[in-house]
Amino acid sequence: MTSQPARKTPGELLKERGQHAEDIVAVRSGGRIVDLHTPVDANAELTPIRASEAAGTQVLRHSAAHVMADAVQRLFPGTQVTIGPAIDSGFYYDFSRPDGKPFSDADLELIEAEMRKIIGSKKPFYREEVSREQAHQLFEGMGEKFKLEVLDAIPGNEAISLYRHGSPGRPEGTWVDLCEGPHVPTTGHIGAVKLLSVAGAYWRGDERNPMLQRIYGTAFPDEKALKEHLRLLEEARARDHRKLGKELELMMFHEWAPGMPFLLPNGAGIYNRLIEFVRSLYFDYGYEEVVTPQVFDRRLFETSGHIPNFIDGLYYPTTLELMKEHAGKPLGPGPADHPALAFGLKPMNCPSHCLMFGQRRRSYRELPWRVADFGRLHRFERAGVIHGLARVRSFCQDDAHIFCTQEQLEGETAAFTQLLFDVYRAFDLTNVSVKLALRPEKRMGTDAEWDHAENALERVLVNANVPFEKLPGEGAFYGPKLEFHVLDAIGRDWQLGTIQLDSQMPESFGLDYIGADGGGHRPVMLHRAVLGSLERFFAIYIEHVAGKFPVWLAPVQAALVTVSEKQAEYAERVRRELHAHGLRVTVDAGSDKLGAKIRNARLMRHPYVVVLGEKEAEASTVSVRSRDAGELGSMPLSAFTARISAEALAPKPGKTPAPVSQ
RNA sequence: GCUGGCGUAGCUCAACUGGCAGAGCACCUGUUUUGUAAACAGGUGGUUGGGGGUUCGAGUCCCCCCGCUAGCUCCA
Repeated sequence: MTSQPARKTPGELLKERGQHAEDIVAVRSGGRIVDLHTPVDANAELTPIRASEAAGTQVLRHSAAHVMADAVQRLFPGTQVTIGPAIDSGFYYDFSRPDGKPFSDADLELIEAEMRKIIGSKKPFYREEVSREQAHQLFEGMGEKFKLEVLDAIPGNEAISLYRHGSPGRPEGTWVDLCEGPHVPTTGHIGAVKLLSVAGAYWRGDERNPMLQRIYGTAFPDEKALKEHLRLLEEARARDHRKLGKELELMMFHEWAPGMPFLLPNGAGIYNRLIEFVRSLYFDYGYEEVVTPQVFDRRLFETSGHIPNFIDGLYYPTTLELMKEHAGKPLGPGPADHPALAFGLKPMNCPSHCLMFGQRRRSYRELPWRVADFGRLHRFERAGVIHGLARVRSFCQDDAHIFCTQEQLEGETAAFTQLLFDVYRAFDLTNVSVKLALRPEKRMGTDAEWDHAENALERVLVNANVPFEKLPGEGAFYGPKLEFHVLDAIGRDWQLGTIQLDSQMPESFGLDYIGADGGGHRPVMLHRAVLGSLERFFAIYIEHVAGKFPVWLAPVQAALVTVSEKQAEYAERVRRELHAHGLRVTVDAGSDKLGAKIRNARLMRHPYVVVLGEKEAEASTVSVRSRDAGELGSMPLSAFTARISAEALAPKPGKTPAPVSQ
């Protein structure tokens, strides 16, 4: 290796410039992140990156992945390494074990302990550039066939770099990996690490490839930051909607209907109030609601163009008559072409709405026509992807389709965006970001049509001054879309709303309307949902509020508890009074002690616990304890009724300010 | 669908290498009549997810299903 006098390492330069600090893990120079030990121009401009910055933490995690791979190969000789990147919340490394066995939790502890030794030794990382041949020889000699594949995939014009870190106890004294870098100055800069889980993962993410063993871990500059992260993970577990759904009796599942939730009275109440809320906004925004069939002749989905893309996702209800009639007949070219499978359970509402649009001659005066549908949908999701309420096989969306003219497109998209922000604010989801998903590889329509559609959506965002990010290849097969993402109370990102522009389906159904010119014109169709799947939104919302539903949604708004059984009569009077105001109330007048009754009510996260004892009965008062505001003391029943009635109203959104990205 | 893990009372979980299926909570009954997060006693409750096999003997070992779960892949 040659050293040129005009080049120095950033580490040296920072010292010369008086900028040196222990927690600097790399520098930004000319738009690139560089190690402290990789030489740069002696007069280069350098911005130090500290371990606690996002970019610095990523560098540190990538280094932690190397240290983990080192530890694994020490403890499990013969294990091959593949790739090991930093990810949002930590890092992972995929391994191939000669015996194909997975790592156990006990193994993770051993590996973590070994990592601590390597980190404690504070040995340097350094970069080395080699020729393709040298790299090839090196990894071939080590028997690392996955690394050879990675090497072969690196474009010919790119430099090949290796990273080594000092690895005490190894005969060669270092551990080496094919890697672009950058890395922290020494293993000691890694700070705090924790290995979290092990899981199978396909080589290169392709399910036809061999399954590798992936170990997930996370790393932070110090123990405090790690502890905070682990606390958040714990918090997420505590909020898990499947756990809360069971505890609060919101829903249940049964193996005779896998992936299909049963909403118990508590859950069904919330679910229906969500629908009612959206419905009330539909009135304000000029939507009309329809009811459509559940089972369709498959020709509907053939016409809509869904069959080739969707065939695996359909449920096929059939009849004894059909089965008898077609018993023993061969399958057609597609597995679902069997005549006994003539009917499908609808997986989406749009084709029904197209049939409705085409039912009679339409005029341009009727447009835009906004058709809302809370129809139940069924999709045969693969067994491994089902997850509580968040991913189910039977669900409903706050779905609507807008048939409009090209000219109305922008106004409709803007109005929808407004509606969407009204709804999100009502659910206290205020951190929203917008993405524009562009044409996927598998798609219908010509490139010219896609150009037109993509430009239209982009124009809406630009005109409305909404910040957005483009997602190439993420659009639906029939058109581009906007995605609306929110951050929940513990910082997780969820996609909720979407609006998708579609000129394919009106084409497929031959839809047209008579324009002012007396001629026929094809309408544009907008597929749009604010909350998306209501089941999934319910899951997200349960976790967002940690089961503490606001009064307007809560299954029980006030739990009345008596001090002794003697107040049963007064409790019944209070219950009737609140019930007459349309409030949802339970009474616990049993023989438990007061403390136990309060505990039970709090575990159910009811917004109010109302204590009724001798004093209250005599004075016609109630002693109120608020879930969110604490002890409110004694008040006349009428005062409590007024207070809770005001909170029990569904939010009535005004105009929500223009969307803001975080 | 793939790779691991798991499935025991309504819930949360025990049951050493194969050897009498248990606890707490919930529920029911009784006692207690309670003042802001768990009163006391007794009782009911199980073909250990389903089917097959090995064995004198299976919750435990083997095989096949089903479901759940962590990820991977997928999410039109």
